[in-house]
Amino acid sequence: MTVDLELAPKTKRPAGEPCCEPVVYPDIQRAQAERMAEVAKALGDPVRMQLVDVLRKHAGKVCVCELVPLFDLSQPTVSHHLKRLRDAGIVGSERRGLWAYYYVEPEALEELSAWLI
Amino acid sequence: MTVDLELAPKTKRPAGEPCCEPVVYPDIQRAQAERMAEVAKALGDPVRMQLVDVLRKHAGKVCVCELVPLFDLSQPTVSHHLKRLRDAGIVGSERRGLWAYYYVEPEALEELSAWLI
DNA sequence: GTTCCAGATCGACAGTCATCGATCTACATA
DNA sequence: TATGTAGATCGATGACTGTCGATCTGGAAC
Repeated sequence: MTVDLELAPKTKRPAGEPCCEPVVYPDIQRAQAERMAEVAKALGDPVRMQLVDVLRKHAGKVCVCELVPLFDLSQPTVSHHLKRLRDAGIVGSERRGLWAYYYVEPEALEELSAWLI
Repeated sequence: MTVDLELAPKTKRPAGEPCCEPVVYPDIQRAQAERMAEVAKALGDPVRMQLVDVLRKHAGKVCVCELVPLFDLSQPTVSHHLKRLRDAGIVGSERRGLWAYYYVEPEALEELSAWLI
């Protein structure tokens, strides 16, 4: 439903009558918006956005020991951000011996990107 | 620079030598990632994501009095979210008499969407 | 076994944010 | 003028989050 400015709320209106037609917003769209907000929230930190960017620009999987020196942050902090990205389904991880490798799971980013268009 | 897992850190390495080649990450990309994080952060709330969704689905501009009843939230809270979206450049607003109309500024969303692909 | 190391988790702290009621600001009408 | 109304702003509060040092986990090498 589009809003016609010519039918915009009148200054004087009968008591009890709403000033405008209520906007309809189906639950299905609401649920989808909430999922997209979850992904956006995970991306809504400069460090995490840079982590995703670095991981994207690498074809394969990147060792955590390469990621930590990129930031002026402690290792637990970087680990915390990686966990948040993983919880949102944006990245995946794989352990090999002592090392952990992270990689982008493209689906979540593609979903959000498509949603924004 | 891609990471070659065959060249991944060796378990035994000379003391003082880093475990892997440092990843290069130019400042320009860092700055862009920070801007994208700003937009994503503004979208990283279910209420704000739904507000953007509703505004997008309306061709014209939507009166605030239509937006407030969509949520189980007070009018100041909805106003607060609209302000956050405006500060991030995602929506614009226009006053007409007593009423305020909001609309999507597509550039920020398009920029983020393009970045994610 | 012991020792060492990469990375994850824990606990605490400070800063930010979502939310609200109350108030303020414009504007319209009488 | 005074009154009423839509929306923005203020102040307070509780919840969440980014950050750190300290600790834990589990492989690897000895």
